[in-house]
Amino acid sequence: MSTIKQVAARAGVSFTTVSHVVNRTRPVSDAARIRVERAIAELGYFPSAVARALKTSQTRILGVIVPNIINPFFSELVRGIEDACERNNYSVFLCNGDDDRDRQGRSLDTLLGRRVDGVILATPAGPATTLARRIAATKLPTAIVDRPVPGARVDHIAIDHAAGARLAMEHLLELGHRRIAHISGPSAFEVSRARAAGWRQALQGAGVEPREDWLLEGDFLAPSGHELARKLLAQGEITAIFASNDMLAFGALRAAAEAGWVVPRALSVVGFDGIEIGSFTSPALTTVGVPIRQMGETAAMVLLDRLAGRTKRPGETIVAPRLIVRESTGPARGA
Amino acid sequence: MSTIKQVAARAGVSFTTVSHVVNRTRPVSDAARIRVERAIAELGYFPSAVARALKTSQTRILGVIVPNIINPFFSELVRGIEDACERNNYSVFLCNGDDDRDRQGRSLDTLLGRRVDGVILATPAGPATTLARRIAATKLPTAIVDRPVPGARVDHIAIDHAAGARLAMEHLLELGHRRIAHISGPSAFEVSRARAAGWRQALQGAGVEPREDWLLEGDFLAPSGHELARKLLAQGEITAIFASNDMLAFGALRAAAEAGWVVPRALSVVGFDGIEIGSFTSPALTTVGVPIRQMGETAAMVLLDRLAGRTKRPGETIVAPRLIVRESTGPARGA
DNA sequence: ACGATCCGCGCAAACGTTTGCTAACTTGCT
DNA sequence: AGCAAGTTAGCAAACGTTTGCGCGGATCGT
Repeated sequence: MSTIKQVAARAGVSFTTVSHVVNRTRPVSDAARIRVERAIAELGYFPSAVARALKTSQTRILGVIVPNIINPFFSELVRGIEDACERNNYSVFLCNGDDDRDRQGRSLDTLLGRRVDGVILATPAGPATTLARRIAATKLPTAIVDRPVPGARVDHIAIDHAAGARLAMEHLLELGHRRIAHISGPSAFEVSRARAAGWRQALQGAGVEPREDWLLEGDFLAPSGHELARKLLAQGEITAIFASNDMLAFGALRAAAEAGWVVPRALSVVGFDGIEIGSFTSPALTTVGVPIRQMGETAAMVLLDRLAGRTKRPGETIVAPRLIVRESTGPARGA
Repeated sequence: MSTIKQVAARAGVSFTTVSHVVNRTRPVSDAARIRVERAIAELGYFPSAVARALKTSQTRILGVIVPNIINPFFSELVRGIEDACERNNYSVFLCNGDDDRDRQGRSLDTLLGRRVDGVILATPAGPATTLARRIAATKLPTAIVDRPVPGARVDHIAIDHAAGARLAMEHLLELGHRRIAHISGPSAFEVSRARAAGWRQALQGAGVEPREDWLLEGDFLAPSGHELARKLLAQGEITAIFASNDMLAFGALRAAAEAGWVVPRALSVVGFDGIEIGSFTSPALTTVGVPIRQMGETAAMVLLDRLAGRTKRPGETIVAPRLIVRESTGPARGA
């Protein structure tokens, strides 16, 4: 890679001038500018972001820690973040926390060492609290996606889980369902607890006492939805399942198909998240849609605003989910 | 962030010594080392990867350009890359090329400016050739995933598309299918052409003349699979669809369900890629499975080996796909 | 014609590291 | 006792930028 000095030598000017040409940071005569530009083109010069970062002590990099990029929820989120960064000449450092406390810690170490300008934390796991605390200690500007961190002075982009769960449950109740099971995510995650609480409250609001064997705890992945739904179906009583995310719902749909329960005639299923593929399964999945990509963009923008000094105090952005009725829900059997 | 000098001051040694303690690059007395380590802990010091990169002119960063991280194929690939990098203390710069020529170019500019040590190019688009040429011009170590770049002196990790297509077609032929349609990806992509060629050859090998209205060109996304399959089904003749990837296949499955064609009784569908979700749809998708994540790891390892000087000449790694028979295929109707 | 003003540009320090060179002190040998 | 060898650790240059400071020459007003 060529350097600014090589460009300067070739253009017959000082490297100061080259710098100013590149950054348009003070007027340069046309003659000089043209020579410099030609030299840059001939050498294929790109300013070193490394040297620049060292000098200006900002890297224009945002670090992103997600549990697992394979999960469509997080890949959509990352996409949103990436888009917003791209538009603002920022780059993204991606770290997979891997649902693993140690690895998340190491990711943070890396990001700290890389001197990223800010971090977006999207790990819903318990350990994130530790992470958040560490980040707070370093005063690194941070945005947290979808997990409350009590007392932390960071920006927070949250989903209104309670409202989402209510949407799903009201839909089911209106269709006449009463014996509604819930497959939750790990109860260690606040998300899971909030959605489960929504399930419980809605049931009680309808005068139905939620039975504890209607609540099964999964891990947000399709296989666990599959296995848990099988158990639920074996009981034989329930008419609907509210799954804590779409992957669990897919697993449940699969279990229903295997057990010969026709959806939605014999069983209704509602998911949560609204990942794209849900509209292409058969039956298409009724779900509580969250504008995931947009959340990613928002998280990035909020952080970028803070970095640019456009905001002072940490804020909370709450995004409201909306019900997407497709084909996996219908009137309760016998209703 | 604290610097090496602050640590040195606190420990009462020169910053040279701190550097040597951190890097274990020359012996340091126990007394000094302990003081330095304590100072590091107290200050929460992390060496600046930025300064380090400037000095040593290697960043320990790999740039990755993918068209779209939302596509499960690429998110699995990225996951593999990320894992391999993590194990080798490398970081990953993620760029979404967005199926957009300009943006891919800009991504490369960014990566060049960031002085990444190497690039993994996974954009299957035509423009990649241009990219690859530019990269070749800069002598930046590069690994290309799944697209042939004739004449480029870069590492290449390829899928044996022809073999994969053959697997799918043989399966269908054995089940008695003869009127087999193909939904391809954009013909601008080599991948698409290779898979389509496999379809054509297999058909001819079985003594069936492939009709051109059995071949429809999609864009690797579910909506286009959906629409194209609808047209195919309207013709009414075909008994099976070989889709060029799983997303197209999902779209096709969806179209079949909407048109009342029961899969696999009335129609068989085979996908390509073997993304995880395919085993949770109903019917579960028969597909040609590719070890995507492993390909990502391989791509990263090959590149890392080159960077470490462990390999000299660019190599080609070919990964063989295998057939995963699930539920979306069955005997041809009337067979 | 002469000082004031302005324009264009170069010099050099600094950012936080790594690393070759060298100095001081200790130890061991004769 | 004196010197060689070994051990420990500091000095300073360099990596490729940005940026404050200042200097020379052209332009302008009177």
